Amino acid sequence: MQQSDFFQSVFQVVKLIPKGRVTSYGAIAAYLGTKKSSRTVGYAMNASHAIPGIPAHRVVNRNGMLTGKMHFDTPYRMQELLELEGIKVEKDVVVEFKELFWDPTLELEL
DNA sequence: ACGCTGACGTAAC
DNA sequence: AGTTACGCCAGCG
Repeated sequence: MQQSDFFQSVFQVVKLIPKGRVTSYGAIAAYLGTKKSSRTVGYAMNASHAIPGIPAHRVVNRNGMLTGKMHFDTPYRMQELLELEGIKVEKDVVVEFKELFWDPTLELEL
């Protein structure tokens, strides 16, 4: 807790990601209105480990690559979690990423 | 208090 | 088309 509002907003969106779906840091940043701060979104995910209910494994980069897998308990943890949800991961890249992509600005925006 | 770094993304060369 | 540079925000040395 006590994270900046930016972090909280990021966590909020990540928690809303449906199972079996993925999103990108930039998409979250864009939803928050600061698409240029996509870096900070990823940084927020780094702090998400302290908060339960944050499926950080569902958040990948714009390329669909599991860039943050190394920050998990184990490097394969992220890929395994994704596969458990039905998301196929090959070479650290989400298969059919664009089809599994869940854009908050597209689903949450009014 | 200042500066570098980092789970990204876009623009420029 | 591949590589380099910059912006953004927060944490840490």
